[in-house]
Amino acid sequence: MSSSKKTRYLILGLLSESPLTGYEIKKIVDLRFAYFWSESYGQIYPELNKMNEEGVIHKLENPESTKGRNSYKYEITSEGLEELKEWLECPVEKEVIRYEILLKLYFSNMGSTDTIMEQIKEFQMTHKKQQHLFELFQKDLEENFDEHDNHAEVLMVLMFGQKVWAAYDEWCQEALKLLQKRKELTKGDFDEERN
Amino acid sequence: MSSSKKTRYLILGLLSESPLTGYEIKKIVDLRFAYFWSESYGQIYPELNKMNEEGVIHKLENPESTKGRNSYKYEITSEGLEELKEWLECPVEKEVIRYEILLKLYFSNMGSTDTIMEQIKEFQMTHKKQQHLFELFQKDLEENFDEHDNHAEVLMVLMFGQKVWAAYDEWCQEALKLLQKRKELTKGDFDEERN
DNA sequence: CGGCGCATGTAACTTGTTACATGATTCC
DNA sequence: GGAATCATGTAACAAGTTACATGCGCCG
Repeated sequence: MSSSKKTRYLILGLLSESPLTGYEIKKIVDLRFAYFWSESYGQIYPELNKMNEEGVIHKLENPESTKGRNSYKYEITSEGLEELKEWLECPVEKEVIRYEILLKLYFSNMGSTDTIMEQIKEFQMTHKKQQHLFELFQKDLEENFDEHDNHAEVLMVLMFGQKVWAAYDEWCQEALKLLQKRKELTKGDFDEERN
Repeated sequence: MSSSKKTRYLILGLLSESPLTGYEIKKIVDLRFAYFWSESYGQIYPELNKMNEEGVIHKLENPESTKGRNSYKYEITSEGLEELKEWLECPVEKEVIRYEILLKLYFSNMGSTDTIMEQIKEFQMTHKKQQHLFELFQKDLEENFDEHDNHAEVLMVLMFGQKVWAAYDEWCQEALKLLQKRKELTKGDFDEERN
């Protein structure tokens, strides 16, 4: 009976730093949290309204909204801060991960070796791009030391990504090596069969 | 417009090896796939019936069902095999992982250092248990070489878990070291304030 | 004047979890 | 007799995605 509500706590966490619009929340998640989090507008906006009604955040007319259509800033209330702190004390829920690449690899003897190799290469490239972003972000953080009060935490979160993504890359290399070897062996078998 | 249907492909994949009951499918996922996959009965049973109606699998009275209540074996059809092969050819969908531990760490300056350290230790222990299982499973595989025809694939999937879980462990160690350091510094600050 | 960025929001849908109901057999 | 294991299934709910509707201002 652990009440998940992850979107809610993400919002509370971000608003504990500064008031934001729904749009800004989405942007922050996409730019800075992308490798370990995701949210869609379909979750954010209804949750913001719900939270406003419940009094954990306050909806305010956005004074900066000169351009574009009307917009709203959300501000955390003391009730909201309380709820955030309670959540921080709760045990972490086990993450559920479903790696489609592993499922495909597991059953890849039903398909072609070339296909699964291409898919692993694609996986490797996608994650390599992210690794590059990690480096840029880390440099930026190190150069602008002290800019965030949660600087140390941000660096630790980044370090997680760097280590795990490096493990992904290593695995891709080794798996591709093994598959290449098998491919060559299989080719040999065919040659034998032909003779 | 990529049609996910991951449960469906998991079922097709498993049934491509041998006919199984819904209960057996769940057990295999829990025992052998647990670190990279999960399914619940609420997904498995309705999907099995749907797939049977669509003709990609066949529902059969289980001849082994001497004990317990009546049970059914499901067998893949040629249409099902075709669908499995089509899926194997499709590009892999990007996995979305939400690491609650990272979200909590990110906002942990709102809570206590001790709490987040405990949570990281818990994360570390949980994953260490899994690492132990990886080792046992690998030994078993190496001793019973050739028992599965997809032996090589299973080993590669296992290797993924080993590498990624090792990265988790390394990260936990380093993060705990950094947090410990910060804790000692903060304690120093308090001491100064007190004077 | 058309596209892009800012900005909010909903409806329909898919996906996944949880709790519950049912029921037979085996083992203590 | 009661717990554990085998075994199937559903209903209610929670979570999450996608596509769409709306609309202003700016820039070229």
